[in-house]
Amino acid sequence: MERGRGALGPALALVHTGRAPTRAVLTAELGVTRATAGAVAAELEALGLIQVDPHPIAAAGSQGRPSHGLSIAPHGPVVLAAQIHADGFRAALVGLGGRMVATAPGCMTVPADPARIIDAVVEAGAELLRATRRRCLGAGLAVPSAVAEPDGTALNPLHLSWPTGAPVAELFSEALAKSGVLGPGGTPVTGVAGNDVNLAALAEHRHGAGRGARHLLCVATGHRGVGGALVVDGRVHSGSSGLALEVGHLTVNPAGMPCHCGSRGCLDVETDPLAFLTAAGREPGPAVSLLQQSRDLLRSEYADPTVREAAELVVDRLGLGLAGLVNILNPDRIVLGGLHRELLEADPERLRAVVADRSLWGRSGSVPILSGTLDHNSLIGAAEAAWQPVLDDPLAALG
Amino acid sequence: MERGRGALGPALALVHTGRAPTRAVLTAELGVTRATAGAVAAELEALGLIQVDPHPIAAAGSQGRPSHGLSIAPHGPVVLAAQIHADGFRAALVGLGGRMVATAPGCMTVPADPARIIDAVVEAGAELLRATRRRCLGAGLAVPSAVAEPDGTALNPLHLSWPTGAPVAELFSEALAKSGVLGPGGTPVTGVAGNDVNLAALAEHRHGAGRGARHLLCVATGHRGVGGALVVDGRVHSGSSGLALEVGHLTVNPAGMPCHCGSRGCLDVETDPLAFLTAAGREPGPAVSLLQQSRDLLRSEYADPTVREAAELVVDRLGLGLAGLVNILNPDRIVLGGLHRELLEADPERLRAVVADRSLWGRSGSVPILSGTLDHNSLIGAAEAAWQPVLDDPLAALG
DNA sequence: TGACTTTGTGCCGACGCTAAACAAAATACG
DNA sequence: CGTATTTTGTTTAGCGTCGGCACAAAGTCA
Repeated sequence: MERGRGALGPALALVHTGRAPTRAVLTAELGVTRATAGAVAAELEALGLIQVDPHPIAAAGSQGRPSHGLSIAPHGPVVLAAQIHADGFRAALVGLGGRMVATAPGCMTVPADPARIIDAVVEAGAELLRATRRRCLGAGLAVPSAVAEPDGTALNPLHLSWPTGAPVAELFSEALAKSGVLGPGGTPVTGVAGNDVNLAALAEHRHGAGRGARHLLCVATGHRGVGGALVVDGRVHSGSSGLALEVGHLTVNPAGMPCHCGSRGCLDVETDPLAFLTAAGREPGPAVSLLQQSRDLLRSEYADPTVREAAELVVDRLGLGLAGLVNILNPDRIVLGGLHRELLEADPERLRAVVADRSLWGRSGSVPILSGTLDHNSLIGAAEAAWQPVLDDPLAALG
Repeated sequence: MERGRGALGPALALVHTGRAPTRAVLTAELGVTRATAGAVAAELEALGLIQVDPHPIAAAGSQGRPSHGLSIAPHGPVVLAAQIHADGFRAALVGLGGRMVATAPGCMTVPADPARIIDAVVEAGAELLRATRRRCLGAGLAVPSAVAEPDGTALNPLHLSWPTGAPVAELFSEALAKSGVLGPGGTPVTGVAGNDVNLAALAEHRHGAGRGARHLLCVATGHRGVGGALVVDGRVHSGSSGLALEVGHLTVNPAGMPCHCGSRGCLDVETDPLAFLTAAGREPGPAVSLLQQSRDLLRSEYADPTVREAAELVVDRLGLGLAGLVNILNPDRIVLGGLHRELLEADPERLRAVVADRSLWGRSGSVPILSGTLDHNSLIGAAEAAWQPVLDDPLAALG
């Protein structure tokens, strides 16, 4: 009777990621008949998730009846996305398609009690929901720490001075309930928490520089240490318990600086912002974040040989680490974030050459290395994680 | 009308891996009704793949009507499995359930022309097929080299003195056609080729020490160099082009021996049989393989402090490498093969302690490290790869 | 022996899709 | 400018697959 139930999720995912601009394309991408695709589109429209343009699209040069355009419903439901980082937090409402509907930055020295800042960020999000009167279907939180699955505890929130094992997912859900963020069934929205780089990778894969990659490797450094993430066939590869891609302790300089892990010359201590500032002979100041200081130095004083050589040193070390990861993971694309992105942009060829030279199969087919293209990609990624149940089964998620 | 078509593949996989000993268990595992499970079992029996015991199984202690046992059809179809290694080759016929039906070892110095040995190994397999008159549904070949996907070329057949890029999958299929190995449609069987450690990992996951693991990491060393493989949710994680898990060039000894990759102290040159023999002060002889020499030394002279210390040195280096892999891949089980397996069995606690100590989350939950349990696991793995189309869709593969 | 528990089977209906015919909306071409 | 062509959307019929249910079968327990 009701047609197009099984394909509902895949169809929404296609529109969500912009791979189904029209119903005709949707039909082809789903591999179903026009009848089914039409029913699917109608159902998604009835659910208030997408919009089928009433007037057909002016087809460019092709003959035949033009197809109706598909787009995300402009006033459809949203998810609450949140990010906690070294300098504070940010809350936002994000619709399908990765579009930020409303945002509220919150500057705040992160307290040692994770519950306090999570309460604050959720309250900021709840305020946005009250102001915009949007329906909320989920919530996602990005934290700068490994997050163990399936319990959702933060294992190494080093620069947040949180206790190890803080139950961030649970705290997030409790805060959502306390703030009265209700989902479709009238029940409180449950929140998911994830590592910020994992979520950034997910966002870049869906809406950014990682679109279309089958095995996307992301590496980024923001404040201290280096984070990695792998997205395989559209899903974050988080290992058996969420702790995969802890790439910071690959050896990239055997004679290098000692690391708290017990080894020397780890990627963490050789390529993060502090390492760059130190290599350039600069004393890090307390005013702005280490990333900002590094970025400023790189952009304004790259002509200075000391700065340039420091950058090249860090690029060489990063290249070694990336080559090691390429050997183990064999990605078909690499996207860099944070300071690593800046370093790539300062001298793209050097990094690509090092990676190609030091990866085993680099010569037979080198891996494209790109910059992340999304602003707030961890935040968008948190939204993606929150959308996931809806993308998997829209009917079940909407009630 | 015909019930249980969609579940045919999953059901066969359950019987194949021994997870569905009875129809009742099959019903539960598939999550379908008894009616559907019954139809599925009947269909698989009609296809000649499995056997439904006519008389029910004596249920141990439980009441209720006893269920009928399910088992692999004893005279059902087979696949042709082949393995090429440093000392020669081996061909076999393997039925479902990983049971070797017939085998033919072939000792032969591996010629520089891959076509010649592939022809020989296929001819040995074809002879087995003629002798046993079994129906052949596929063919798989394990080679000690990375195999690029999807074209099936061998990229680093170092100790085979083959040219880089040898099209082994193509040569294999051509040899099968030439030898008259015909599949169900009367057309020649097409062969799949894979890296031996990847295939061994697959075999261990389905029938050996890796059963039940969701993220299984296998590391093994046979002759020269070290191979790795990751099986995620029952599938080999081979990266975007089949070249993943090239683990041999992780740095495990910064001051170590130079490696052809340009670095020093790689896992390859620090933990393979040659490294062990060298560390023990033994000159490798030409008579038997390096693995055999190492194994003999380890088993017969472990009381000798020189040998013991060499073993401990290699174990420590291996532990560092495994810890690095644990940090990146977060497996829930590790299975070792070749000399690494022997080293684990010589002193299990030492290796486990090193890995737990040097992996970031080792203390919160250490990864079980086990020995491979299958004889000829690469060969069985080659069979698994050959069975895959049948396991995915029995009707299509047999029709 | 009879109650109970668990497994296997036959029948019906619901669900979700394909197929096919038809209608609609554009371009191409004489 | 009208007709053919192409491509898209819709309607209807039908079919394949599975769940639900009732009943039968085969054992254990008291």
